Amino acid sequence: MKIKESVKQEFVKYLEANNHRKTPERFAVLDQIYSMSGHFDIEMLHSAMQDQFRVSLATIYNTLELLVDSQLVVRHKFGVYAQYEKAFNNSNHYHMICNVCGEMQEVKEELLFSIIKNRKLKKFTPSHYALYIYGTCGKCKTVSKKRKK
Amino acid sequence: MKIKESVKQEFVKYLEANNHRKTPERFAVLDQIYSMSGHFDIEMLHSAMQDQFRVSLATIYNTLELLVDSQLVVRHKFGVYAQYEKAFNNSNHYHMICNVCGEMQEVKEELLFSIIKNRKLKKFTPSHYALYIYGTCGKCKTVSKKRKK
DNA sequence: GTCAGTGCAAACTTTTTGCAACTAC
DNA sequence: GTAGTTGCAAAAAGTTTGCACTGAC
Repeated sequence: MKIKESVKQEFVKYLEANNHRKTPERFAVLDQIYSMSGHFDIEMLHSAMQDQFRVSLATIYNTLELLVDSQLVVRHKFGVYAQYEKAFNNSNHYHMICNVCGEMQEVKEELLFSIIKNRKLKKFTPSHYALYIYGTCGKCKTVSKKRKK
Repeated sequence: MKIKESVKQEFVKYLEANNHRKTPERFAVLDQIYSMSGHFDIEMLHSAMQDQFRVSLATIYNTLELLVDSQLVVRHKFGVYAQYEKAFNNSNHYHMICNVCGEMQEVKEELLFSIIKNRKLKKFTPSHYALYIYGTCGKCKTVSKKRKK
């Protein structure tokens, strides 16, 4: 897999630039993340790693911090706990979040983000963008209609 | 103050529509929120209310839930805890959040949100939008330059 | 009078931290 | 060898919950 290799390279670059050690745990976490699809949270990542390369929760938190800092992973905060997603080779999209059931859908979107990117933000160097649209999803709308009847 | 009255009216409408009681605590929370400027968190709100009308944390959480549901208040999740802001008569803006110091700046923006609003989102009824731009703010850039020297 | 709402504290959940053991360099 | 990392468990921080009391309707 080309992407995994590129990401690992990027991570090595980041670790070296910041005088962090290249521990097997860190690469195992990165590898696991880029083996999964879509969003994930710490709990998912931790339990997914139980079989192959067991890593403690503390280390996962630590590694995720580095990955977010190195811009290989993006952190979201929708509900009670943090959610993450791959940042490398992951096309721009926004998130629609249902106020009722909390479900989240990704929607591809290039135009909007290119507009945003061309904005001049004085003194601020952007690293990534997140657009959330809150509302009611189709399923929950149907349910509430039925309830009101 | 006109706005406070309008908001209260809206809240009454919402409470009645949903068979909730119109308790003094709820109006005190709403009033406090619309007396403050900018973003706030539960802790700030709670301590700001200590003097005039003391309300328990549990009630503040409860009331905020109702206010978010009634779309009079918007909930954000930047860092460890939830942040809130007024939603009524609060013009569209995005948020620039510094990855280093965590500071948040509001930037007014009408065009972008009008583009988003005109999007057709099949089966999804939007209630509000949040655009976050993560990056490094001017202050932190300066600091890190100095450090690297 | 009734039951939704409140205050309080305890419980819960997610994340952070302290510390001894370990290991990348 | 030595400091940065890890794992574990304890602690912290934010939020939710259980329960008795109160007050809006």
